[in-house]
Amino acid sequence: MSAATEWPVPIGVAARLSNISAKMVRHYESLGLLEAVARTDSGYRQYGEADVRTLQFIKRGRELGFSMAEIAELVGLWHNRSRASASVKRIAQKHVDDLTQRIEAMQAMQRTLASLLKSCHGDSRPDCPILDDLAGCC
Amino acid sequence: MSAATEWPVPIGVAARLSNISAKMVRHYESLGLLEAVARTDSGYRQYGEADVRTLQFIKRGRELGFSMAEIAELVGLWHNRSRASASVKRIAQKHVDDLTQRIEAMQAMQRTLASLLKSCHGDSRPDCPILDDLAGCC
DNA sequence: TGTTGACCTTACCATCGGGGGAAGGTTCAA
DNA sequence: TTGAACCTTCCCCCGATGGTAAGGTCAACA
Repeated sequence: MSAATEWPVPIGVAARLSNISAKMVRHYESLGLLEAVARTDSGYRQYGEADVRTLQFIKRGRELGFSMAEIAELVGLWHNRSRASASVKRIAQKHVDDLTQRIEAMQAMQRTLASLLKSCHGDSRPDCPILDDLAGCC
Repeated sequence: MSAATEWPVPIGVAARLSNISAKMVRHYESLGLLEAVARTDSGYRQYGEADVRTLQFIKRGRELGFSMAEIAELVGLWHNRSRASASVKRIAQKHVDDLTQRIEAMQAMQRTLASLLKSCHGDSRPDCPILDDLAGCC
């Protein structure tokens, strides 16, 4: 947010400042992730600095892989001064556990595929241990 | 496939034999992943041994994380006796590369989150480095 | 023979995190 | 005044799967 920005800004500017598409900014609003902002007489949305900061918060949450539901909770906690950091930590810990599980599942696939790749000639002949594995061969 | 199975079988049996839901069996057919099978006079699908083996092939492909499009290619190669194992290997290698990228992205999230988790008290106080990071603080 | 329950059929809607585009209104500068 | 760039809402698409509804079929049992 440069010093020269004049507030409030329309959705396109808010989108650029948060590096989120205008499309998704509207979508986040429809999900209740972001409060509905003020409108001009002609119906254009008007974003203040705090709104853009919330969008940046959401963006960072997505970059860390949190789901929309988790981000909704996190935004709520962020805006709540009497929050307990334990609540935040619990959400983050669950997400890390989830990531761990998914990473392990993908690594298991990778290990299997890597060993199949090693034993596949990869030439013009049809015999292929990768297909044999998929066929459950046998 | 036990010795006692009488062929052809209706979709529910084919589904159980391949550990795929009947729903998805129909879906795979609609995607062209599986040839449309014969029908009884009343319209019930009838699956032969080869069809069930193809379903099992698809199932194994999904377990290894291949996309539907990749599995469609693999099924085609599997059924094509004049295939080159290089074609199979290329698909599998691309999938492994893809897995590697996704795993690395998730591990990066995990590292960041792990360090934030370490520095978060996780008690009743509101200060929280996790929220500080999300807020871009600052 | 009739009923019952398990099975099959198609068809439509939901998920999740977006993207694409149409049809139309607004704003601003040349 | 006109044209470009912007904004609005609305609906459809992706991938892989689940759910549910409304209706037809089949087999076994009374």
